[in-house]
Amino acid sequence: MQDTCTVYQTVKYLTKKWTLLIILELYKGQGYTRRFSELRNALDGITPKVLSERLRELEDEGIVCRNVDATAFPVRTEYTLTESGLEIVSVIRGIKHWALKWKIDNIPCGEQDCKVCVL
Amino acid sequence: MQDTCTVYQTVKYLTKKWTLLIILELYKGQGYTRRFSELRNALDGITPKVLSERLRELEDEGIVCRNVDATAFPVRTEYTLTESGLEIVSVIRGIKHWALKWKIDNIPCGEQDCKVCVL
DNA sequence: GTAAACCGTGCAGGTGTCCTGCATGGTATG
DNA sequence: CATACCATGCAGGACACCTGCACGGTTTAC
Repeated sequence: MQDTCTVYQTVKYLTKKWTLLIILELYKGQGYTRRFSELRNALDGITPKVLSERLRELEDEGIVCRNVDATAFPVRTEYTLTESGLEIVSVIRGIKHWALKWKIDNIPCGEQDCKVCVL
Repeated sequence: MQDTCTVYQTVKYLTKKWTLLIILELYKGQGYTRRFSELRNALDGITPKVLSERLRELEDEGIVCRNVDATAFPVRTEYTLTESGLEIVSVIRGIKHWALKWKIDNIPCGEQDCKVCVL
């Protein structure tokens, strides 16, 4: 089950570092596209390598759509959430509601301004 | 965010080996309790060490309730899903629906009789 | 032609989590 | 004292994941 089950893989996938934050960053910017450098600036501490990796993976998963405008200078690469990506936010929200309801102190996150909890 | 956010921790937690399967096994047996040895038999291949670990963790998370009947011989230890545990199944179901809807072949799992997908 | 702006990728290395397998222990009855 | 049940401890290894740094490719402007 561990290796083949898509449900399991989806959950597992979300736990990779930065994945959730990238999705939520794109969600925040819903409606307008986000460029690679914008994302890099928004996600404090992420290295281009990891950002690149995650975006590829998200694209493979069909969660993120990548658009390259080669006519522009310099090349503009823009990212958006796909429809599937928008819907996975609801799933994440479901998890958050569960945590809010059942975690003793009703504080899902100890961190100030946690992007997930602001969701 | 990675370490302190409860939402993140919840997701991360579910990806541990056997965790999902244990929850679903208890869910299947909803209404009646399950003993340690029953779970061990139901989960093919699990070692007592891991089962024990997971059950402890699930108890700490408030997902599973443990009841020890010390008057019985030998000691009967019984496990049930808590209310919170029952509700997390809905969350898992949400993930499954997402996967069903968006994964190309509409088959969430390649494995026959995957416990998660039967959900 | 060379610098600048943007978008990445490759490699080396380290860390830490997680799993396996096996042995062990504790308790209470018959 | 053997048996049934419920676990736990330790050693060892595998693997995924992250970090840091350097490099590369493209097109315009000067």
